[in-house]
Amino acid sequence: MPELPEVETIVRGLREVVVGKRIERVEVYWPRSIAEPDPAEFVARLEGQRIQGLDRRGKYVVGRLEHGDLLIHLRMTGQLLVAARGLDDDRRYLRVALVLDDARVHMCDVRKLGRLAWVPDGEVALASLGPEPLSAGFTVECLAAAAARRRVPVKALLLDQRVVAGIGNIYADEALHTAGIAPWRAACTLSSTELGALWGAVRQELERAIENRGTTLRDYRDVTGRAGEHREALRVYGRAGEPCLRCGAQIARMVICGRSSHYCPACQH
DNA sequence: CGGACAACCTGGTTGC
DNA sequence: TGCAACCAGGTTGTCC
Repeated sequence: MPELPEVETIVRGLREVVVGKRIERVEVYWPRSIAEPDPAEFVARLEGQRIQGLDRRGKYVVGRLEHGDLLIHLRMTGQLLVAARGLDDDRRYLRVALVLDDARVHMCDVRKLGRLAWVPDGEVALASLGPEPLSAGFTVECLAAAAARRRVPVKALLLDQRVVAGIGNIYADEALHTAGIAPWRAACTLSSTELGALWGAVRQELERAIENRGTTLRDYRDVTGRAGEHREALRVYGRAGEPCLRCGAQIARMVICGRSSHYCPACQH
């Protein structure tokens, strides 16, 4: 569920709680939440290590450890919640707990799709990810290069984490609406003007969503359990049948590359 | 390479 | 009310 703005909000909240702290103990309640290495080795790799930094890369949370990196991907319903020691919150969906010197970090996940991993080098493990959309590494030129000769729908291009990292279904739809581009358009048919508009729209949408601390449709929460406020700022996602805020036409919904896609039939071409 | 689809999971919503 | 079908923000792997 969490896309770039949600993960960014989580990392900002978690950073002040965990950086400089030592992982005293790791509790694994759902072993399949551990992607690699096997759960026992994962626990052994983490216990006793100090967390030296916390970053986001695409939709991944990256914990910089003294030896290796901790990677967390929350997929659809994963949450990272900070619980004070001894506090007994709802632990029905608790999958993995990191017990720090003075706090507990809970990875809770209804659908059990989220994953944690310990890797020797996070940069290497995430090398296939494309540039960060809000960094200088993401340029119109690299978007154009990715679009060239590709007949896939432009929406599929935005969702391809190798092209640009961190965009999911919500912000792909929002950016395409802002740019006035229909989601089914073959990527290679976009003009340089359209590519420029899309590039700008992607960055603008993500920045706005970060300012609003992410979008909560149902499950997303920040590390304190608080919902994001960006839902009411969405222009197309989840608004099928409602009027387009730009032209008044009815927002439509169709399936593109297996994902529900929301768009305005009148002002997206 | 691209596209379709299943798998991984549970729970909320919808329709009969 | 009961129950089955369907749907969901993501990623990965398989098959054609």
